[in-house]
Amino acid sequence: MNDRHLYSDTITQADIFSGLEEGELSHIFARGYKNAYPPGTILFHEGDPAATCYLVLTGRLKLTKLHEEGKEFLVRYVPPGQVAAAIALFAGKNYPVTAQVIDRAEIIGWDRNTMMNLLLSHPQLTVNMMRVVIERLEELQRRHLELHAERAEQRIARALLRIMNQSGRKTEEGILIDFRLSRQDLANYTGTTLYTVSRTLSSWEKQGWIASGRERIVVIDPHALMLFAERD
Amino acid sequence: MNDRHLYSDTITQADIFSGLEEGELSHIFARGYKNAYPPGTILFHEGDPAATCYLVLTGRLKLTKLHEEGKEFLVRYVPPGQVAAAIALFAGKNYPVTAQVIDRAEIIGWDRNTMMNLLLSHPQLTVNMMRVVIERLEELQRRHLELHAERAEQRIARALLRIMNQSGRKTEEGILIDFRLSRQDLANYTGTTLYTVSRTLSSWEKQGWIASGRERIVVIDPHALMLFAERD
DNA sequence: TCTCTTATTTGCGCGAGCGCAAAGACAACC
DNA sequence: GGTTGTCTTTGCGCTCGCGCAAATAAGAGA
Repeated sequence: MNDRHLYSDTITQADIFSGLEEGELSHIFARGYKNAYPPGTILFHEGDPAATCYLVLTGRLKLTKLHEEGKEFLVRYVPPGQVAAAIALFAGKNYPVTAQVIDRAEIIGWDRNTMMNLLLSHPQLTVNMMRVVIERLEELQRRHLELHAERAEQRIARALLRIMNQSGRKTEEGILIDFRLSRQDLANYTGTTLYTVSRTLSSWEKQGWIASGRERIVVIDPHALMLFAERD
Repeated sequence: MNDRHLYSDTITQADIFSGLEEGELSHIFARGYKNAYPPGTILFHEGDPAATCYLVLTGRLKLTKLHEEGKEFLVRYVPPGQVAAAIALFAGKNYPVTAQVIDRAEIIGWDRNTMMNLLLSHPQLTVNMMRVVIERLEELQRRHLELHAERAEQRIARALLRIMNQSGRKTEEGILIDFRLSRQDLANYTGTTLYTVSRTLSSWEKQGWIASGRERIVVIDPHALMLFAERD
C-alpha cells in the first residue's frame, strides 16, 4: 500500500495504532484491503459469520442491533480512525451488530487470520485493542445507567452532546452534526421514540438552543443543553 | 501458594485460565495474595484508583455503579471462578464500579504491576482476558437492548433466569438462587423499582412459578418464565 | 422471648412518554 | 415542475409502572 500518506492523519489519530512505529504501520496496512463504499451499503449483517474487521478512513458507519418485532438499537457511529468488528474476530463467531455505511466511506479490511497474525507479531496492537474494547464497555455502562436513571429528554440531550463532540463541525450558525441523523436514529440511540425526539427537538428549537431540518441538526447553545442534561 | 489443590476445580473452570499449563498456573497463583472477607466488605469503591484485580474462589461479589441522587445500577454478580476489575488495570485509572462481598468470600488479588508482568509472560492469559471482556460487552449490549425494547415484567423474568443459570442450586422445591437477593437488587439490575419487582414476584408466586421469602427466591417453573419472557 | 431493624406487600393516584393518525415539509428523481 | 416517497410535526388518549404511605413480616441481636 503506497498511498498511506494520503490518510496519515487519520492513522496517527487512530487510537488502535497509537505507539506503533512507522515501519510496523506500513507492514500492517500492507496486509489490509482498501475499498470505497457508497452510502447505504451494508458492510455486514448481525449474525453473519465474522470474517473481517475494518478501519474507517473517511465517511462513517452506523452499528445497529435488532430486537424481535423490528425494534432496533443504535449501538454507535464509527467515525474515521476507529475500527469496527475488531471484537468479533476475538469472540470468533458471528457479528453481533449490523454495519451500514452512511456517508460514502473509504475503509480498510483485514480478514481474521491476517489480523490474528498481526496481533501476535505486534504486541502493542493487542494492548491497544484491549484498551479500545474497555473504553466501549465503559461507555456502554454509562449509557445503560443513563437509560435507567434519567428521563427521556435528558438522555436525548446527552446523546446529542456526545454525537456533537464526536462528529460536530463548527459553522457560523453553530456546531453542525456532520452526517444524516434522523429523529428515528436519535430515538434508537436513546431508547425513546420518534415522537418524543421530535417533540423534544421542537421545544429546544423554540428555546433557540438548536436549529434543525430534515436529518440535520445544528447545536447553537451546547452549554444550555449541558445544564439541561445535568439538572435534576 | 501450596494449597492450590484446595480450589483446583474453581481454577480449572475459570475461563480466564483456560488453556494454561499446570506450571504456568502455579506460577501465576504464587504471585497473588489470597484473603478471606466477611459479607458486606467493600473490596473497592467506584472512583478509587485501580490498584488490584481479583479472582473469586468462593463466595460472591456484587458490582454496582452509582448515579447522582443515590440511584444505583447493579452491573453484575461475580461468582466463583470469575475475575473482577481485570479491566480497570488496563484502563489504568479508577475502578468504574463498587465491589461488595455478599457471601463470605475467598479471593485472590494481584496488583497492577504483577498482573501486567504476568500478561506479558503468558500470552494465552491476555487472549483469555480479551475474550472475557468481549463477553461482558456483548452481555451488556443484550441487556441494554432489553431495557429499551421490553417491558418491566419481561426484563425481570429474563434477569431471574439469567441469575438462576449462573447461581442456581437444585433443591427438592425447585432451583434456589444461592445468595441473598433482595427485591431492591433485582430492581437495580433490571432498571425498574422495588415496588414493581415486588408486585411481579407476588403475581408469579400466585401462579406457582416461583416461591420466595425475604431475600430468597426459588424458581419452580423456569419454562413458564421463559415463555413469559419471550412472549410478545 | 422481646425488641429493633430491615425487607416486603399492597392500595391508590398520577404523570411521563408511548403510539396512532393525519397533516405538513422536504428532497430526489424522472 | 410535478410526483412520489420519506421524514417530521402535532393533537389526543391511554397505559405502564413509578412512588408515596402505611401496614405487615421476617430476621438479628440482646
